[in-house]
Amino acid sequence: MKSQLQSYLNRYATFSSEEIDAFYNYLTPKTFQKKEFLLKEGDICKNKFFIIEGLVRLFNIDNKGHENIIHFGIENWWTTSFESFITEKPSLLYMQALEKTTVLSINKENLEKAYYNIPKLERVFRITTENMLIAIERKNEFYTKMSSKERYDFFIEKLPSFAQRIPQYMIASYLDITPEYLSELRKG
Amino acid sequence: MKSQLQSYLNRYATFSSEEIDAFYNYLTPKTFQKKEFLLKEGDICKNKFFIIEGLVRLFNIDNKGHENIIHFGIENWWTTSFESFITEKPSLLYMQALEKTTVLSINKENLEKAYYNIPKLERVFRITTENMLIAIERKNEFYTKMSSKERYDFFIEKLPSFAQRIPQYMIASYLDITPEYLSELRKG
DNA sequence: TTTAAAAATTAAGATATCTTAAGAAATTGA
DNA sequence: TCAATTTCTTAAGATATCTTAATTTTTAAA
Repeated sequence: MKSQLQSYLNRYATFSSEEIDAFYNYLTPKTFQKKEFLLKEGDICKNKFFIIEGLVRLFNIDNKGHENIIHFGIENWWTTSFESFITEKPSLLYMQALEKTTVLSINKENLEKAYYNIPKLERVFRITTENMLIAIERKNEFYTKMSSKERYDFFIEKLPSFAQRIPQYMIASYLDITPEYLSELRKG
Repeated sequence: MKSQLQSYLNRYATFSSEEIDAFYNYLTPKTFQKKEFLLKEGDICKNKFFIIEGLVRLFNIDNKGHENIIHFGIENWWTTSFESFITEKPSLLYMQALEKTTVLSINKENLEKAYYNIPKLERVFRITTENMLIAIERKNEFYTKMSSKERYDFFIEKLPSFAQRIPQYMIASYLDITPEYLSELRKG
């Protein structure tokens, strides 16, 4: 796990093995079984999770009781409920493992300590946050520009291996389509 | 302008006046007239803009020729086409001043120099990027949860002063509603 | 003050997508 | 291997939102 983290961090800046060790010590490994929740609505999201292996989904439940998937997190991504983590207010979101998932988690206090002791980490998280923002903007853009059918085709074409790991009704949710309508779209 | 920047930066970390000066020297003030473009589709977005005064919109034009406003930028916000700025590829977006707008702009090279010489800036931009991400996530959330009518009412209620600075058809675009339908919604 | 341009409204017809409800298929666990 | 659960499909009727096109109102420019 440490080596996976190391090669991840070295994408963004050069870290000595002492620095890696120091950061690693702030992290706690944890494994979640399939369907287990990393976070539930109402909880304050105290951690950022670095996914070593597995797959999670971040979603909310609207007033009609429907789940809306906001994004998926996979290997080598940091994931959290940003708003809750930063503001320390109850999360509106759920985070759930869709496969058995191993993460390295860090809480806010430790993260602040890590920033303080290893300032280069600010850079890493500045860049990963930017990347996340780009990903979200791309998603938004293809949402506004495409019909349901086009979104689905695009998703399947661009992320075939990813699509295979996720049940169709969750893809529908992610693409903001009802599962019934998606089924119809697939037919003809 | 420098003092405005200074008080902005000091929200996120403590900067000496030498550091402020050093950063300020990397920045170029510029004023755009109403309707002038800060960025056009196809251009590579070479700058981040810190808005001193004024109002801009970031938008794309879809294949039907419709403008889709992604967000507005106002005083004390950094704005850019993230994807283009970071990847150095042609922008899919336009950025246009809706009022006479004064900005401090910084290009990528200078920003990297600034990060290098004043590492605390990594923190500032890490945090501002996080804030931006939260803002986008909130917008997305209220999009998936609300009807057109609800989105409009919410917008007007939460940002009345902001709404007054923007023509209605642009609010419609931002909320992903046609101007005609918004007009209908307002009626009854 | 008048004219031109920009923005907002109206209304009728079209359509993409949802809702509901039921049944079929596939996957998982015992 | 069988039962239980989860996922996917079908279809009919409902509706939110869009399209088009014309008209009115407001704002800006000369």
